[in-house]
Amino acid sequence: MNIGEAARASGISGKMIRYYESIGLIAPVGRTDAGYRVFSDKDIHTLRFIFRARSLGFSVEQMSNLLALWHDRHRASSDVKAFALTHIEELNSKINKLQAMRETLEHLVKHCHGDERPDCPILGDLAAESVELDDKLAL
Amino acid sequence: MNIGEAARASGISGKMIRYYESIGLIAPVGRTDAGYRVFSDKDIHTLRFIFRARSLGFSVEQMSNLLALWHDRHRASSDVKAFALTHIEELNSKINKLQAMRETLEHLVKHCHGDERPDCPILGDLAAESVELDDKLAL
DNA sequence: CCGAAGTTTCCTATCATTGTAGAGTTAAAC
DNA sequence: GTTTAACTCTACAATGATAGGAAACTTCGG
Repeated sequence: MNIGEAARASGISGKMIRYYESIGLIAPVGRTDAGYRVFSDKDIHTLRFIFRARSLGFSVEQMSNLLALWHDRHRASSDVKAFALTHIEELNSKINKLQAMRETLEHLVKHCHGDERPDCPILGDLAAESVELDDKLAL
Repeated sequence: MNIGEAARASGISGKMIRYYESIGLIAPVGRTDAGYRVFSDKDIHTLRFIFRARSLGFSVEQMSNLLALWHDRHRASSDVKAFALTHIEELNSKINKLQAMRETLEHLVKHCHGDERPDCPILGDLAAESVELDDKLAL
C-alpha cells in the first residue's frame, strides 16, 4: 500500500501522514527501493486509530499519549478513563466559552432593531466607554 | 500614552497592538522624536472596541469589517445585525461539533469500568476495525 | 517509449499569539 | 552626573494542524 491508498483507507491526507511521521507521532514505515512509503495493515490500523482520536478533538500530543496507552498491554482501564474525562472537561470548557460568547451576542442582536437606521446597540456596546460589558466578558 | 499604558488601558498586549498595526487592522499611531508610539484617547477607544470584539470570538478579518461598519456613520443597523447573526451561526456550528465530540466520549467513558484491568472500550473503539464509530463521527 | 498520475522532499503560508535578542530611551535613585 | 532599572524599538523564530506548490523522480497504462 502506498501513501495514496493509505490516505484513502485511513481518512488522513497523505500530507498529514508525512507530517505525523516527521514529528514522530507514528514510526517511519517501510520503503520501496525507489523510496516510496509502504504501509502495512498494522500501519493502516494505527492511522485509523489516529483518525478517530482526532475526530474526537484530541491534539497531537494527546494522541501520542493515547497511542502509548493503546500499545501498553498492561495499562489499567482507569488510566484511559481518567484521560478521557480530562479531555471531556477541556471540551466542556471550550463549549462554555463559546456559549457565553453566543449569549452575549444574542443579547445584543435582540436589542438591535435591524432596519435602515444607523444607530445599533451592537456596535454601541462594542464601543462603550463604560465597563458594563467587561463584566459580561469576564468569562 | 505609550504602548505599555495603552496595553493596560485596553486589555490588549503591547505585542498584539504592534501586530494589529503591522497588518493594518489599526492605523499607525503618533510617535515621539525617539520613535515611541503615542496613543490618543481615540486610539484607546479603538483598542477597547477591538478587545471587546475579540472577546466575542471575532477574527481579525471580522474585526476589520466591524471597524469599517463602526466608522461608517451611514451604515444600516440591519447590516450590523446580519453580521452578528452570521457570527452567531459560526459559534453555533463550533459548539455543535464540540458537543458531538463530548457526547461520543461520554458514551465511551460510561462503558469503561475504569479499574485496574487492561481492557477498555475507549481504546477498543478508537482501534475498532468496524465502521460503527465512523457513523458517530460523521458529525 | 511517452504521457499521466503518483510520489518524494523542501519551501511557503495560514491565524493569533508569544518569545527572544540586541539596541536604544526614559526616569528615578544615588 | 552617573548608574540602573524599566521601558521601548525592530526583527525574527516558534507554536499547532493543515494546505498548497515546485522540482525531480517513479510507476503504470497504452
